[in-house]
Amino acid sequence: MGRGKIEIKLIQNPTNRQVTYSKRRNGIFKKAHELSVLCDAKVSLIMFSKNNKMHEYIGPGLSTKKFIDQYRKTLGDIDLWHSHYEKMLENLKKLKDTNNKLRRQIRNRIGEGSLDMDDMSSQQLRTLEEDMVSAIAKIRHCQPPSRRHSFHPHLLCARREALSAAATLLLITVYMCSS
Amino acid sequence: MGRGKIEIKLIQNPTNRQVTYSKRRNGIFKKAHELSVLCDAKVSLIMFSKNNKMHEYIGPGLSTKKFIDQYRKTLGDIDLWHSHYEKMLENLKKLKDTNNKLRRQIRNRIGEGSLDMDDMSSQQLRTLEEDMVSAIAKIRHCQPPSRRHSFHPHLLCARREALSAAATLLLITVYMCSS
DNA sequence: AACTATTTATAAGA
DNA sequence: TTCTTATAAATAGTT
Repeated sequence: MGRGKIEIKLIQNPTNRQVTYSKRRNGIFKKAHELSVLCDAKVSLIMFSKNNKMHEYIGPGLSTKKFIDQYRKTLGDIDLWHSHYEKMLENLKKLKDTNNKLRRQIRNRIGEGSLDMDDMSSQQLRTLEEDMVSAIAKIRHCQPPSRRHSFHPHLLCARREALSAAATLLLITVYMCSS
Repeated sequence: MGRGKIEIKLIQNPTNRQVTYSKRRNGIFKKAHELSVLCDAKVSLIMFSKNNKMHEYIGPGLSTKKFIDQYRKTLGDIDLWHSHYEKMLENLKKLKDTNNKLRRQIRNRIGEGSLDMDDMSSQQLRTLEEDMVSAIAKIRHCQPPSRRHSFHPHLLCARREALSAAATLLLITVYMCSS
């Protein structure tokens, strides 16, 4: 729409691109606002320009936090923090067992200042660490195919793994600190 | 734009509203896509209709996770996960001390199956728990004023507190499990 | 930043 | 919903 038709592809001329970005940004913000008013929809629009300047529109009476919360709920029907907590509890049970083993060792080697992990614990630790590293790698490389108007289940998985990884990392540290 | 001009205010007729929502949603998604291609901008557009159906557009090669990460960075210049991890490490140091105390107790009461926390530890635990509860309350009631095209520093604080609270919660649990 | 010839989006009707 | 079309709105190129 304008003096001439344009192809939808990267505008090479930087000045031109900046001008178009500015004009269209205003246009889309206006559209977002109109939509939120006309239809009482919750709208969140965040953009970063090529030089990483951020601009956002958030519908009236909303905040990005609310958005992210609702997004999570809609996406996975799961309260992610709760799920995180559940996992932590589960892992902590394992930790408790480990601690009990440690205590047994303490009793057996009473009087010693420090203790070494036995081979089995060491192996478990290594497995945990591998799980963590691979989970983090997955998160880093998670690039779900771009789809319009659709959900991204990959994202949920990645987050679950991130939280799991963090919990695991914590456990490893606890384990190391307590040995 | 259409057969007649319309005022930008809530469309009362539900059918009409739904039709307009559907049409304009497609329009704005198209605009978002064009902008992201023409100007190589990173665009995230998430909306919820009046009946809480979600629709989103995410620019090519992006994910909402990346968006949230970049959003956080722009907002607070902080990698929240890293900050979380730092806090965990700090708290774990305290946990280690606590564990050492426990070990001393174990040595002192060798042969017993279980141990009680002494009064001081119990008080520390209660303080931790209070901190957590108040942090969670803050998060729940955090409603920053709605501003268009602007940042929400409140959000960052709330998240920081959420993570801190989670870490604390974990420590409390660890403590309880290990006692 | 303005201007305006065109293209694009869409309101109303079918 | 989907299509059609008259009209409003957005904007590309120009000044």
